[in-house]
Amino acid sequence: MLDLFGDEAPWVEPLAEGAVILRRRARQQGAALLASIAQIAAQHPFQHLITPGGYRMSVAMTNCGDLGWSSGRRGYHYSDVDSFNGRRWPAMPQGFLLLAQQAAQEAGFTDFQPDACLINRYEPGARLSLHQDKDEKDLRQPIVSVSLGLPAQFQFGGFARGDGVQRLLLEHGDVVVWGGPSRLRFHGILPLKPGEHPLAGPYRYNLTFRRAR
DNA sequence: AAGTCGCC
DNA sequence: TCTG
Repeated sequence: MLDLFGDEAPWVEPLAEGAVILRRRARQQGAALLASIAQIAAQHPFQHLITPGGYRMSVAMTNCGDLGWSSGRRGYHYSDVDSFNGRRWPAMPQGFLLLAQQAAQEAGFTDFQPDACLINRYEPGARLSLHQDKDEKDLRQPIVSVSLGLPAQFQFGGFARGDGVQRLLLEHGDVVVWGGPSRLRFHGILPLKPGEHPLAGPYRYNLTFRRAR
């Protein structure tokens, strides 16, 4: 939809049972969210983690909240410290927490209590291949994913890697929530197309809120 | 506003 | 441990 003014009201798009896109839901908070990301990254720099297979991830990551997601040769895990500097992750900003809880509520998930916020930074060409979020202890809690900056193609699939996927363009301020019967659906991001965003420059950022423990 | 497959 |  043409949006010359950037002030259209959010709208809701169902994705699957237990999954929804809240279009532009976080748009008016975009600048504040990006400012918080910059503050966090000043102390906990974005890093390109290594997968268990030994590959450098094209997406750069940092975290806030009690627990942070990480990857290394030995596998994936949540940790309360940043391996870069051995210090605890910064607290989740209140604006992050409120947004995540409100978005979850609007998607039908009450009492979402995220303790982990993974912050992903995509540069042109960066991707996240199809995967499941399944390292969390309580799979009754949903995933809340906030898109900022450059647009990207999101893949939302089924329960096996080879199942068909929906492709959805996620733009600045879009919030995807999935849980319940959709909690273990495969999802990913196709290689980011180069561009320039007025607030985020040449990047796409994603906040992924989870209850990890 | 790229889709799909096979390889390790 | 294929979120490459």
